[in-house]
Amino acid sequence: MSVVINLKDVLNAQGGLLRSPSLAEDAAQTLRKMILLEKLPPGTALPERDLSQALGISRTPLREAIRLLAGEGLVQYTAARRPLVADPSLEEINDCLRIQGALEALAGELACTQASTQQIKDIAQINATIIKTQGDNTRLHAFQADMRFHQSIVKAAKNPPLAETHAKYNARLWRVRFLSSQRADGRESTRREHHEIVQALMARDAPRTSRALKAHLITAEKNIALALKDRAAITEE
Amino acid sequence: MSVVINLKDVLNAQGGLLRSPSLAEDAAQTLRKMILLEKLPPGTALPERDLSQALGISRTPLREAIRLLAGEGLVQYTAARRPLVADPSLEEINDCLRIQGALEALAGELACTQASTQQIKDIAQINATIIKTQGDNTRLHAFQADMRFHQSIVKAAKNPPLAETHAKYNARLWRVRFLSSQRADGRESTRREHHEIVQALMARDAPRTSRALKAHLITAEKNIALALKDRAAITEE
DNA sequence: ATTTTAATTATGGCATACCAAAATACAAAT
DNA sequence: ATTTGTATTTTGGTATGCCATAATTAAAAT
Repeated sequence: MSVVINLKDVLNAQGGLLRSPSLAEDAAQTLRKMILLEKLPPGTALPERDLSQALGISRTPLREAIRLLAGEGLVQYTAARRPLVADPSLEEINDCLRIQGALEALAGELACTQASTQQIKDIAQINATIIKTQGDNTRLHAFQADMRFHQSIVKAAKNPPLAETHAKYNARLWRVRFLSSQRADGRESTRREHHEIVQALMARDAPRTSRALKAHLITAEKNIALALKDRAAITEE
Repeated sequence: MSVVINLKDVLNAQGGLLRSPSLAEDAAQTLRKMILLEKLPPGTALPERDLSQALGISRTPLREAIRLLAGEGLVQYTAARRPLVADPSLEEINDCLRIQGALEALAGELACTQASTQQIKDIAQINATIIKTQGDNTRLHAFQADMRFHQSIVKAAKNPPLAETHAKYNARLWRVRFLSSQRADGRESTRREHHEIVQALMARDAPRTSRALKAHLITAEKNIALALKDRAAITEE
């Protein structure tokens, strides 16, 4: 038997970590970032030819990328099937936040029975990091830490489809959540609510964890509404 | 002004009801049915060339159809990116059922405040139909009525993204739910639980509705586990 | 000047061809 | 007979071209 086993196969078997992404996936990631950072503002048309040329690929993978984003709710189609950057109303955002709340509440419940003690420690650790970086001027880091906090709870629930759906709504809400995270107001209530979530998890108290996460999402809803109002005022000037 | 206004535009504006589906969407629907009716059993390979030829279309739209089904969880990819009919484990099915439970519980809560009285009447009506057709030998009808029952509750919540996500999990679970609906056992508990759901909705009691729907999904989980065990026994013979 | 209508252009849907990588079949060696 | 190495075939990824329809512009009619 050959000692030099097939390295590529071994690595591929380990969850496809090195499987080089397709052009479509690359393009999707690029467009996702551009949409979320508002390089492509809501309502922008996404013509296949122009975009594919701009990204240096052909229409086929670009088209596939757009379909991916449409599946995530980041792209919508007009009646004439022309793709646009999605422009969700406040109402639609709130609809999504309620769903996200229900998903996270479920995740919290499941985590109470499914999570390893290490995972719960990790969650607490991430939250500690958030508090520490509170004062930093780089709000992006704090925001990303917040995302990690929620994701780690979902991960601890050990329910892959749940993690997947949660990730989709996260992508869909990323832009407005980032926007609202810029505001200084909600910061104190966020800190308090995160603390309660961690406490509930450490106690492995499922109903309490569920309640805490739901409450946290309702707060997020309020903050987002305020942030969007602020922003509208600024834009009007 | 011309009296003969553009008919097509008018109809398209009304929610695109007549927008002829693309070949990809047609193919997706065809494949969905074949998967759910087990014409394409779990684990079946879905090579693009063969399938596109069989459906009389080119690879491009067929490929798109497969991506659509992958987004719904009906198709998975191997490490080498070869698409297969998804073959969910009992564990994964239960994961999905828990999510569906959380989604329906949320829908029930929202319906308590959002639904019109007419909508609640309709829900009760659909349930009445289910009870009436209880004795029919055509179990497919009863099953479809059950689907409509749950869908009408979600619709009454008036949260489009919720309806969309719920529909996806429905598609994903259709096969096993159909399987379990063939069993005579759970029928009585289903009847009782549906009644409780309707009562809770009519009382517009959100927590009660939520509880009732969650309980209903847990029952479904049990029944599906039994149905799959039965089936495994039959297949082995 | 406004509205209609016709011509032009832009765009998404689809088919097809080619390529690289993976799977398979096959031959040779032990 | 089993394994190893090689050729062949299969398959998904990508680029490209054509087509029908929608959007836009230009021209014409009122």
